[in-house]
Amino acid sequence: MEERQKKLLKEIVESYIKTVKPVGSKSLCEKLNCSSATIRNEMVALEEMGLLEKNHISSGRIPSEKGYRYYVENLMKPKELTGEDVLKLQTIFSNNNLQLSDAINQCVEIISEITNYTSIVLGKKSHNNTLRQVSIIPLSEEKIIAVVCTDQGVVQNKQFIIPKQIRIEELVKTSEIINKMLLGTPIDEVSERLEYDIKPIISKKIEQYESVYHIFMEAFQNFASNLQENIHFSGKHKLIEKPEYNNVEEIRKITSKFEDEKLIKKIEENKKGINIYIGEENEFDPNVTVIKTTYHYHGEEGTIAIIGPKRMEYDRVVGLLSYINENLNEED
Amino acid sequence: MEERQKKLLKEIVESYIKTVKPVGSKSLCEKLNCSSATIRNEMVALEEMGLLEKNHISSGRIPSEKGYRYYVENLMKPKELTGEDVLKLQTIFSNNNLQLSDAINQCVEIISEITNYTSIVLGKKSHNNTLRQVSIIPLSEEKIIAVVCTDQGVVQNKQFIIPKQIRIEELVKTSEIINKMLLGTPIDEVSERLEYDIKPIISKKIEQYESVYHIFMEAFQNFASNLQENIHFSGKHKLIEKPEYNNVEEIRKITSKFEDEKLIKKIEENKKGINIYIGEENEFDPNVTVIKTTYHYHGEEGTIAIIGPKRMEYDRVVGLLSYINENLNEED
DNA sequence: CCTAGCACATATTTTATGCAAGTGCTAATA
DNA sequence: TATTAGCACTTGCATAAAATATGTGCTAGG
Repeated sequence: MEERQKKLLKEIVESYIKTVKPVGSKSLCEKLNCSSATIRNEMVALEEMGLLEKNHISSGRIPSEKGYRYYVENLMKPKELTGEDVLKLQTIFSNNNLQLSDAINQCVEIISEITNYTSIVLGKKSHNNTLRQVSIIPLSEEKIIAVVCTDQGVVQNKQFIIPKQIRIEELVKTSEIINKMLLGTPIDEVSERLEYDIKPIISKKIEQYESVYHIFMEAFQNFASNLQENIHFSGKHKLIEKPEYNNVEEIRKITSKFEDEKLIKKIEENKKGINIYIGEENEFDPNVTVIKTTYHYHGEEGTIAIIGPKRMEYDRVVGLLSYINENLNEED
Repeated sequence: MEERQKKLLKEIVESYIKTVKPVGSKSLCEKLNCSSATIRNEMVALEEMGLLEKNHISSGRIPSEKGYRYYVENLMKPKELTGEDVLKLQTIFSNNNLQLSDAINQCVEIISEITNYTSIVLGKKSHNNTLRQVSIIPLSEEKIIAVVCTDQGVVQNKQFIIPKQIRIEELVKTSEIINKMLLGTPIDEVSERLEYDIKPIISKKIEQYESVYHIFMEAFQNFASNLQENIHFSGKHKLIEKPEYNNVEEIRKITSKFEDEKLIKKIEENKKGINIYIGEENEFDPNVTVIKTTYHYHGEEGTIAIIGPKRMEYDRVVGLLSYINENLNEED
């Protein structure tokens, strides 16, 4: 592709990102230093390559998805964060009083605020967690609570109504055995070891061992199933306030997608680095662009995603997410 | 107000609720058993009382807010739940495996599903909770986690980086003292008793008692401040899918109100029973009706609110919320 | 290879027109 | 006196027609 064509594409993409209006040949004469007719000829070339599109036969050009992709990969230069924005983010990262998940949630609030796009965290406790301790706390004659804590400080609890034949001391005793034997076991292997290592032991020492076993089993399975839970949104309205959402149907469609938890969960990313999915490339909605990055930090991991129109300000968002990506990943 | 006028108002309100179309005199002839002219005369009377309104000089009538209020207070009869709906709700209430807050969240999902309106829970742990146990779990040399559990089974935790001069045994010892002395203390009095009862004791037994005291203080205060947190939405899109939201501006306005946490928190209710706020009567948005009820159950309390257009199906919603209100309130 | 100029295409906005729904008022009726 | 029939009038809505603006494609000449 010729230099002038690259420059032309860049100008068109950036103009469209700013104004949301199809770009006419005349408006680019000055920038490209040639007449509108020349630009029109080049536009035809770019259109034949599939990088530009027209709304109708005599309108200005808008970038195609392929055009955006070319722009993102070859023409765009990520923008550095402003000092002010860095400051805002640092305030959060360095606040030790926040639980990590709160910190990340707040982080997304800020992302949404400074980019003016919708952002999402899909967080889960990391599979790297290992068992630190399980405790049984009796609440009444027949009610107990089981609290599971991992080495990374993730705590979860579950209540149980216990059958009359189980004595609470048996539960406590079992919890002590588990704590001794399974300390440091990766949290997603605990269920298995419960069955193969613990069950045989308690079967000798405890009368109602089957029921007791089931309670702990359930407690740990509950823990595992809660791993995936946390979804946090920020700035849902930012997207639908973009001028491309100027009709009711479109807004309703996207709003109800935001409500669809299954769909949101699909946003989860597993590739490292900054990943850009333009229009049809993403599973969420063909009219938006989703830019994602992952984090691994203090025993939690997850995806941070920014959702905006296809004419997203790629340079700013990539700059911002790169910064976050660097700050929220620790080496294994 | 005359009988016929009451009947007329009732018919108009119910027709408008169903069809969202201004109600003309002709369409009511059969129901009221008289001519359209008579109805028009009565309509003028109702309009003069402020119960009806017109969109423009020659349109049909729609109920005013005052009209809805009169309807709600005098003309409406709450609808019984269908057996199917009762079943759905009972399944949740009687599922002992669910944490209460999950149960209530699920309950709202169902409310939203069967009413087709947006619903919200504003939940908090009840102030009635008393301290059951606080435990210190060491995670590493310098990191511990404090887990607080109440008699109602509410569990919360907070991580601390501890200063080098504090020994973990001191923390554990203090936690034992607290557990012995403050067992059964109402959770919102714990901080106070920590200062007046516990501090003097540990000051004699423990070297770094000031720092130790502060850690527990923070843990309990963190607990207290988390009391108000839980907000759960369901069916946000249901409201904006109603035909009255047929323009982009209106939808954007309401969507961004849903994002405004401060505003949402104002929805919290403190009156008992079922409370209806029509249009200007509610603080959330003058174009909607909010119907609320409160719950007090198993150590948690909060507000359940249903948000719909002013032409809400009052009879169904009131019926549903009454049922929920009866099932989710235990006497003190 | 670039550019000026012109015919043509489409969207957008404005204006005109006819139809449907429903009211208010008056005069007649039971 | 309460009810009704009839009619003039108002407004909203849908559709069509006209005017305007923007921008293209193509041809011919520099």
